[in-house]
Amino acid sequence: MSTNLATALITKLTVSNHLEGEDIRAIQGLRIRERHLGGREVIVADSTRPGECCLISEGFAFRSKTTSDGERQILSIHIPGEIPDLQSLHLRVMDHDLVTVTPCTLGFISHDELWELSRRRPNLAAAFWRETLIDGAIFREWIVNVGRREGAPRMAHLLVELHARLKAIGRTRDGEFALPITQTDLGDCLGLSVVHTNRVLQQLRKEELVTLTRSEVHILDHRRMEELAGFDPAYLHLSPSH
Amino acid sequence: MSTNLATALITKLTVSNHLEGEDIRAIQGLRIRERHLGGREVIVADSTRPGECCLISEGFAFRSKTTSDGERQILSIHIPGEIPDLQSLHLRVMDHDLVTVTPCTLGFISHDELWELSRRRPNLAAAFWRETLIDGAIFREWIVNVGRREGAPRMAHLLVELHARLKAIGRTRDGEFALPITQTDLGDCLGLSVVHTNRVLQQLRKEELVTLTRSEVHILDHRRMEELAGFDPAYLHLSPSH
DNA sequence: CGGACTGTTGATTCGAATCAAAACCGGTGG
DNA sequence: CCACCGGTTTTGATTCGAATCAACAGTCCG
Repeated sequence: MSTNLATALITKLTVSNHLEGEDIRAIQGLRIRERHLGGREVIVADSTRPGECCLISEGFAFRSKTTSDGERQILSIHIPGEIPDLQSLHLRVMDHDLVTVTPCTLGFISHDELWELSRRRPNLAAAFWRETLIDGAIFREWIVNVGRREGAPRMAHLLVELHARLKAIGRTRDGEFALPITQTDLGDCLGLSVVHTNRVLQQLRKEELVTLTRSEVHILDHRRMEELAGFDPAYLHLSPSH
Repeated sequence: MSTNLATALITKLTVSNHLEGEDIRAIQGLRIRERHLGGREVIVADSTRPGECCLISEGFAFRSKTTSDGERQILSIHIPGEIPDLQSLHLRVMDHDLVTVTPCTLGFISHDELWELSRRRPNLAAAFWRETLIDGAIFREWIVNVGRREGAPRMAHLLVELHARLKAIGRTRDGEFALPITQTDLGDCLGLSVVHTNRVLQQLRKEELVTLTRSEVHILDHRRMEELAGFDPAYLHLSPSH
């Protein structure tokens, strides 16, 4: 019954990696424990030592940290097929939270099983490593986003990035994609207050760049959005040869 | 003649990884091409496809990105023993620049050689993977720093982090460490303007938290600095078992 | 000695946070 | 079916942190 789970992972890995038939079979043979969580539930908490990794099959999740004075910063948004806590395989203690945004279908795979898989299929070990490196590349771009872009370009960059990543796994239709996220969350991704987030969105709407509802994003003018954001997709490493 | 180079690497890896005797011998057997660069020289440029990785033996380097409208953001500061472009082993095209801060002694190791080493010593492959994951953990903390902390705490966090990392490789003496970096660079690490960077530093000096010259940092009151910064070293994963 | 960075200072502007309150929405239960 | 509730979005007024502009002083180096 873990076929959907395995399929999501294979789809995602194939975006940035060459998989062989044996690799795919090995993934399909994984023991994956399926679980369903509601929205805004903690999957893995900061400071804990998980013994398994979490594969997202359906829904969105994010990683976040809370500062000593209680402010939250979202570090990344994760989409189906990703394993947001793959780093726990090597870094035993969590240094952040992993939380669902929407209700999610998740698959849990034990560290032992993943170690065994990496040993048996070095090509998959490399693919997993590569995925964590792409993660890192996205973190770098987020540092730039938060450090050097102001409100509107910053928001535009986030939306264009999500579109590019969702498109790669076939979850967009002509500039539209599901994103059931609150403005508070968007603000926490961007290091902005809710109020300012709201004003930035109004600005983007007024300039007819996007429409955004509680559950859907529609990028109306891709060219102008990318220009506003200063977006260069190279950092997403969306092709296996790059 | 690459003994110093290999030693720097071994010292650094040992901070966060268990190395076996065979691992150490394998590293000592690496073919490392030594090179000396001056300050502010590009080691590896954005968009290129390097065929080797760069080990820092002496000096400091940083990774940076430049936005479409010419603003620079520094993404990480690298210290002796680190391989800042290890990701190029799996992500062929550079998505940022790697630049020296100070004059540096560097060791270049070909990708082929690193692949071969990883194949022969899986424990070293794991150690290298772990190093790139720690890199990622530091990026995450930098997102928080830039996104959610204001001037003074942000600067304090950077200085305390550098102290912790340098201490782990034995390059501090009682709160003091060499850091030959300009205020412009500090600002580019923190997403601040030079002018504001200067004012923040004055504030820290006035409160007798640090002294900072063109080449040296002295953390005067570690407790208050950490408190101001909201610093929790967990994300540095400085112990092999964590 | 001169020139080019680098650091410092003051005045002003601007983007974004904060505070406060309303409007909106989606669900829930009477 | 509607009143009510909590969370979310929106609006306006004000404050604040940080950028910008513009000089000037220091320092290093050839």
